[in-house]
Amino acid sequence: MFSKACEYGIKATLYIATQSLQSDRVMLKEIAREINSPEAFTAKILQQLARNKIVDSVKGPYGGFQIEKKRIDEIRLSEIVSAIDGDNIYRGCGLGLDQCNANQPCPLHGKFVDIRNNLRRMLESTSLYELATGLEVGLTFLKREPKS
Amino acid sequence: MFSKACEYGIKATLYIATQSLQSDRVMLKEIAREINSPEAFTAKILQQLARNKIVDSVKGPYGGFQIEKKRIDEIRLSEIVSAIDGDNIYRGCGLGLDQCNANQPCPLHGKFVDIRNNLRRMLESTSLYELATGLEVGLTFLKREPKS
DNA sequence: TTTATTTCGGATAATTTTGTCCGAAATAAA
DNA sequence: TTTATTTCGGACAAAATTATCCGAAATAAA
Repeated sequence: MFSKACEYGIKATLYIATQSLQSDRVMLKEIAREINSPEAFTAKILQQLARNKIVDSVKGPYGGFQIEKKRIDEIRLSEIVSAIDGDNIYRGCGLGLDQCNANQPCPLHGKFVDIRNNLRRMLESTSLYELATGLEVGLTFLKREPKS
Repeated sequence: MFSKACEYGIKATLYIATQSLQSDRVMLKEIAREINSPEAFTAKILQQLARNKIVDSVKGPYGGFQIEKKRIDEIRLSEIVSAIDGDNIYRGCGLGLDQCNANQPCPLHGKFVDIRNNLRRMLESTSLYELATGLEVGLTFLKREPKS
């Protein structure tokens, strides 16, 4: 569905969001640990997100990543996905035809319309805030919880 | 969504189905031409489909690929997808967690339940026959039609 | 039997995705 | 100013996916 990079990107952004809600800036190392992702690869993805103004980055000691509180409520999942994977997931043809529309549809076109629309609507309507709150109260998880 | 291999696999199977409905066996070369796919790569995918009993293959002159007429109505898209990509698309976690369920959900789990279920239901309920008929009457296409 | 044809199967190559390494740049504190 | 810390950016490496090549096996017809 999503690329590995995109999965890491969503998880990283969500972790940053939860900490930013508590006014905490977080470092790469901590992010990678908390979402269980390869550090260097995650760094690349965070750069991409920073360039796309989805997260803010600060260099140097006490630096790290953060998201402006106001923005947490504004940023949608679709922005993260588009920044990393593009919008092919919910706009492209299910069979990979570059020309596939109601006029000249692939055999799956009609079958995919609803599924893609649902996916698009979900991504475009879901905010970071909505997902971050579930994380904060321990209702949802970004990695397998270590068995105690 | 699907891998390139899976896209080719679906298209190839559908083309074979349309021809099998008219009792015609088709060769690799023709299939690749008609679905606009790389020939050698398509051969590999057809082998995989043959091993999974989704298509029948016959070697030698007048050989090629076919699907038993009765089977065309039975074979579901989900069988093709599973044979090539596995069932991770509609069973796996949207964020790639290996343990993600109602008990210990990722932040997207709830949001994905409907989308994945729709996808799964669609793939499991759609038969080759249903899709092949649209192709036969020229209502749908497996490749961009050459502009006349 | 010989020949031509077609899929099968293994090796190999190209491309994309995933992942690592390391020096440069920025920045905060001593 | 110097040092320590942290992200940035480019090069590089590994793995997965996509794609090609070619001889072997099967088979139909001459």
